[in-house]
Amino acid sequence: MAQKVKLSTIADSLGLSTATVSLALRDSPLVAEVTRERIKCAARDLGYIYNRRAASLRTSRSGIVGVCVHDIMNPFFGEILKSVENELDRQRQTFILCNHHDDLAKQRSFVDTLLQLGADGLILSPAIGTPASDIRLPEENDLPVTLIARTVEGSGVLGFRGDDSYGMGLAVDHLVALGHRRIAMIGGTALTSTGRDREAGYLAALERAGIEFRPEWRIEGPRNRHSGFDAAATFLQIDNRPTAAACFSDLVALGFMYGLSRAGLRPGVDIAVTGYDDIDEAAIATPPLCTVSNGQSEVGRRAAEALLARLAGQPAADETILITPELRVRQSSDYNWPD
Amino acid sequence: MAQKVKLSTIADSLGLSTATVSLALRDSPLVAEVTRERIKCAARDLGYIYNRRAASLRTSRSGIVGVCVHDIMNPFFGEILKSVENELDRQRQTFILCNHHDDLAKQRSFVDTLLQLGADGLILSPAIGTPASDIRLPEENDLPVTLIARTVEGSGVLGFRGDDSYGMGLAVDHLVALGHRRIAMIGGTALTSTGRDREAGYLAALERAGIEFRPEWRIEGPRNRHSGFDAAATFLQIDNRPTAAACFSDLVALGFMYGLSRAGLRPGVDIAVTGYDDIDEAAIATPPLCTVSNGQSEVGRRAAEALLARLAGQPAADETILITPELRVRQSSDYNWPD
DNA sequence: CTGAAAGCGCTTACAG
DNA sequence: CTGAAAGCGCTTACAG
Repeated sequence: MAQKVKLSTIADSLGLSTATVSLALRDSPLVAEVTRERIKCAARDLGYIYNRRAASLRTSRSGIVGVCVHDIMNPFFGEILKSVENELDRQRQTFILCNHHDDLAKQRSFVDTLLQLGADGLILSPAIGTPASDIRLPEENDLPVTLIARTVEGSGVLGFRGDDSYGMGLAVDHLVALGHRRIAMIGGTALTSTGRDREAGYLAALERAGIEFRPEWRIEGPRNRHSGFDAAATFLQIDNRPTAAACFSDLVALGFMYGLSRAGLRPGVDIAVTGYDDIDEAAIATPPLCTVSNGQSEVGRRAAEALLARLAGQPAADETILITPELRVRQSSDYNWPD
Repeated sequence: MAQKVKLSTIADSLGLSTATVSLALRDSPLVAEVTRERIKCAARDLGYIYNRRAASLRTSRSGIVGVCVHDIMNPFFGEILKSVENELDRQRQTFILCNHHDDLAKQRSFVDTLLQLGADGLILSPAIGTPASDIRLPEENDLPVTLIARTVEGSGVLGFRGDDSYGMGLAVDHLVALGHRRIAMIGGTALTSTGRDREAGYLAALERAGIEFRPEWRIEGPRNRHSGFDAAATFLQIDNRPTAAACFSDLVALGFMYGLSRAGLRPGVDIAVTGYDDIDEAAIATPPLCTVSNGQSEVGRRAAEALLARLAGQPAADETILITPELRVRQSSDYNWPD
């Protein structure tokens, strides 16, 4: 590799100063049109590579936004990430991604890295057990935070998520309307706001329907496809088995349906099943999955917008914005009532 | 937020020089034990945040490794990423992730960003159509590249991937052994090494079995769950319909099986199906998916190891390492032969 | 419209 | 074992 090309290399080659070159490359109107063109040509010819570390050290703006969620492979986050990426791209911000897998230490080390890199902002779905102080730390060090999907009490920052309690209510109301009186809820944990709110929505819907909740109907824990699969075995052993299962997420529901099939039962025929999120796969699954659309692309877009607005100088807000979910009725909630 | 704490803040507070503080924080034996401890305490108390941009500008080492693949949500990459992450974590390297979605412009802009940030290395699954020069550019600018999953002719860098031709042969041989003589191949594209090699493996297996290939058996294109689903409709219209389908990937196979079910056929009973990758979901699917394990965690681990070795000064190698895949027989390849 | 000079916060020879 | 000083490659007032 040749000697490294820097601003001064270009400046020297044209007999200009680095100041002029720097301004020209960033399209400053202070530099004469002709000069600007000559400079840009030279930069291209010399294979100049802009050194962002140097620039960022000087300006204390890095153009980096961190995004940290528990599982980037979950299609639910996929959609959020896609819309976050769209917004950030538009503002020429680089986004760097982290998977914390609900591991607090991992989340902390990522936040540390962002601080060390002088990142401009953080979009975070906080790991289970995140204390408010873990969110105030970056805020106090000039790293603005926007929460998505989950929120943290007392964090004092803006958050965007679906109205989980209302959404779960939609699913359970639907099952009740179809005639079900014994309805289980599969998956989720009280350790996250999502889990708590969806469970609250489930319990409230039972109460609205005048159904008395039975503890064995609530199978806590599963949050991915595999544990949804395992939960089917547990479900099938419930005394006076429920005729319907409202699942914490589509992934859990899809795994749960695999589990039912494995046990020789037909989801949507022998057991009614609902999911949550309306991921792409829901519509093509066997049977098509009845679910609740969670507005994930709106969550992603608005979180990114809000963060960019703060970078542009808007003051911080301490508020949680709830996106209203919608029921998507599909065959998995059908059920053959015994005559 | 208070005034920013930097090395000199600590130095001043203790009446030392920044040189000593810098050395102490990085555990240099040059600094006396006692002094080191005093410095570390002070750093903690003052809430010091290490400025990596400044350090990196000085040392021209950033501690950043870029990882860029076409689809981070594909579970196949999930496993690769997990093992890459493990290796890099161990060396305290930060990894930043990019989804190029097979968009060359996007891939280029990510490589640019890495160059600007002074990244130490890049692990890349090259986008469709990546010219060798796009890989030599970073190499020539001190950004070593290691390829995964796909390779590029003439790129001159180290690559790790499964032996796709051999692996697809395993699947098709298995179908042949079960008695199938009309076998389709669903998905993949000749635009990637993976697609070309798996197709070659399919064709070679047919030839080994003395089966004459018919063009209508080859449904090119699908590379995700949704297009696998759509391909089922196409498949079902093939004249003298095949009794088995070897799919390009597990995602394609799982979508394809959904598509068969939607059309009222039973995958694994009416049509034998195989996948490729052996993702987690394969074992719990309905029916369990017969597939080829692709050694993805080995690919990820070895690619990361190789990159780290280069960062440690080892010379570049121009070689493609093939990991040997293994067949995983499961029920989706069963088939009810008409008596 | 262009240039000379200072400074962002580190690390690294070098000196003592 | 510790300190003074230069320099990484930019950008930004300031001067002309």
